[in-house]
Amino acid sequence: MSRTPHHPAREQIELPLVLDCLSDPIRLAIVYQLAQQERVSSELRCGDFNGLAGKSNLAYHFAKLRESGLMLTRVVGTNRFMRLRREDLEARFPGLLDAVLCSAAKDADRLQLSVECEVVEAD
Amino acid sequence: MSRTPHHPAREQIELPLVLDCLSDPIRLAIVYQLAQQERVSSELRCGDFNGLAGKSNLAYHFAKLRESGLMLTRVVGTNRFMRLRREDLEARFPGLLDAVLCSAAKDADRLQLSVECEVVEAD
DNA sequence: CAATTAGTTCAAGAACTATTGAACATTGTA
DNA sequence: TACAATGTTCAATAGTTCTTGAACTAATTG
Repeated sequence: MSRTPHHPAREQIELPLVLDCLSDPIRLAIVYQLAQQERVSSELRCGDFNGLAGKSNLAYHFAKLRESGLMLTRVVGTNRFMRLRREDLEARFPGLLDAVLCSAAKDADRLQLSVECEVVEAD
Repeated sequence: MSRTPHHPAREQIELPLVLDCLSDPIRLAIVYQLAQQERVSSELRCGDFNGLAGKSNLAYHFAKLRESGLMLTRVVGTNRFMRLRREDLEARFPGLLDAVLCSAAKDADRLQLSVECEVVEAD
């Protein structure tokens, strides 16, 4: 297992790949949860998403999110900490991430997304 | 063949479906071309997209775009005129369509999109 | 060192997507 | 009425995506 998984450079982030990533309900839920976590300035571990799907299925979706350039994975011990690549996304696709997140928030019920007050607090 | 194809109501337009539609390069090119055509206040016919794919393949993508709520098809004689459902999309997902279109415009080369001056003029 | 924890990778299967060409339907026109 | 033009629908196929469980790796803990 390589220590740090591969991430594309900013300029390698492709619009179709990003949109495809966001079009999957599980991945959209992951991104949405990461976005809420941003507000308390902290990252989330893989395990924080166990409610969304099984472990190996989550690992599959994490890989897609990493490879599309949507999120960054930082390895610390046996944990992987993840956060959105907001600056890179904003530079490549201005306004896109926020438009998707706001649209998702409007449909939180329909999309079965965690509501705002369920943000995981930082340690 | 039914006279007017089915279109979802505004409130039935789903975010994941819309994003999935936009994540396909051919469909993104169609939407992009429709958006450029908006600027001269006119619609496009199916045949105007013949450069993007074969006829039956295009019909497949047109159906997806219609069923996702991204575009509207109007039948006139043997022709089908199409346009973006901009108002409905703006109401459901504010800023999303423009963010995608601007992002696509930035990557027009990479995405092999027609450039702005190739807008088809209205009759 | 053995056991535990955290997460990935692999293989297999089910389901879905895109693409193609042939057949079809509908309208307009000679 | 025949013929051409515009698109759709159907069937087949190739390829992709999602999901699952089992096996695995790597770091931590007793």
